[in-house]
Amino acid sequence: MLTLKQIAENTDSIVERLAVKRFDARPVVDKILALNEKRKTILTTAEEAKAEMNSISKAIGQLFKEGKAQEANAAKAKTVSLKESIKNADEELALVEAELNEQLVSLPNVPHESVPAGKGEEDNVVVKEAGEIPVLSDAKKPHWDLIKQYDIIDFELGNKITGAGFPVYKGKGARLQRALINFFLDEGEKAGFLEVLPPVVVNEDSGFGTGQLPDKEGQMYHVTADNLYLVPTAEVPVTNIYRDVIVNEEELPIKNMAYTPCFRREAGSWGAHVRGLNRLHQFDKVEIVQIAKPEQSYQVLEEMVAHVENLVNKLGLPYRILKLCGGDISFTSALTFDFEVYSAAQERWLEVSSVSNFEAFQANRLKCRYKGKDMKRPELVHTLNGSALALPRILAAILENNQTENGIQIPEVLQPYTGFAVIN
RNA sequence: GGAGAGUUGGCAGAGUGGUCGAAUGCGGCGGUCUUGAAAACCGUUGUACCGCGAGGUACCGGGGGUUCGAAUCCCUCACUCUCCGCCA
Repeated sequence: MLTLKQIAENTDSIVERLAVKRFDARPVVDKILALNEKRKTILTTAEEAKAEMNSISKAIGQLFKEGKAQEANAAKAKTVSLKESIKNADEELALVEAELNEQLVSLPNVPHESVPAGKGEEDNVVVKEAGEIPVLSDAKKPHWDLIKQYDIIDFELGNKITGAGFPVYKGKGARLQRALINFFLDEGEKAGFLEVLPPVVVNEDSGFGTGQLPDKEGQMYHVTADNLYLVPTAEVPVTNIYRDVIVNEEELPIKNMAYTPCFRREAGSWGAHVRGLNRLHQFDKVEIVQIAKPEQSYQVLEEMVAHVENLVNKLGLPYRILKLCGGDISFTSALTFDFEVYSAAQERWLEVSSVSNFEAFQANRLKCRYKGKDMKRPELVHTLNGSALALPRILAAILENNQTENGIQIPEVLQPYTGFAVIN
């Protein structure tokens, strides 16, 4: 959520930049500014009435103390109409504020100046491509065949227990999951991230804080009996650690990471592109989160991109980094880099990570601010996060790219974690 | 699940209808003293909104109510703790 101050001070540039996200902000922004003026007017009226009420009340107290009960009771009579007008003003104010808030929440984050215009994923800009795409024999198989052949992931079993998109990992498949998680966490620790293990269900406030609510509740599994949501990403519980918090300037940047299972309803998409591990309702992911000072957040973003790059490099996967265009970048993000790895049997790029700077957009919802010695008042932090990494598509690429006649070769960095070098 | 007790500023903790944004202690910040530090002493110390400013308004877990006036009384929800039950 953008702040009123941002909107009032940079109205034109916000409208201009949001056009890059293909969002026509002008009517919303105009409405917000008008509502804010209305709000101020009503607020002033209400506060003046309250000030008068307070002073009368104080005087009545004094009169009672002095034993002038009659005068006190006379003063009480004056409060009747005042009370009525306070009530009216407060009610009107609540309406205007609700409307204002609704408008504010509907406005997407302003994309960074470097975000290119574009309609959708086809307009994303490849900023780097690296690694070697393996040349496989004609006998190459997509991962959904490989997992059956080696019996390491069982979708039918998941169907039986839960439903589509909830696979059961078995034997070396399960072990490989655990290996990847530990590898990612160890690398994260080396890079200075503090590991946290948060709850995987969150309340409504947390969902609002990171921007999943109110509009995107369809993405999340909702436990209606307790009004809790299954996390679609560890971003939600980890970032919400800092909800309603004022952190010391010296503590920034804060670097956290968490492994969690992630749950996504993702209804409505079918076909070859979502086969096998390409899209699941439950999957594992290690997420990195940073809380930074505004002036350092873009440097932090680069660091995070470098960290993710280091991971895919070590796994020996061919990858490319994309800068998302305005049409593809998320509602909450100011700048996002996606990582894709090449899956050599499907012969397509798979998104495995998304690293974003949200600037103050989430922080404003979270009310996460920082204060330094020389600062008169606290200011909003910038929040960032990225997958480091999401497992299923990494697994798909590893299985497909490393398949041989004799089985699937495990990347060397993972072997200390798996305890085996080949799946056969 | 049953019974009871709580929720106050960064922390601890007082405050049961008016002068309470809130005592006191700790912590933090500034200073005196000191070669420096500690101790001691003095001062200072929340957040948001409105206003050019003076100043004003709101916030004592959330929401609602009683009252001229609520941290204080009532209702309701959430959470925490203690005991009992159940249980990995």
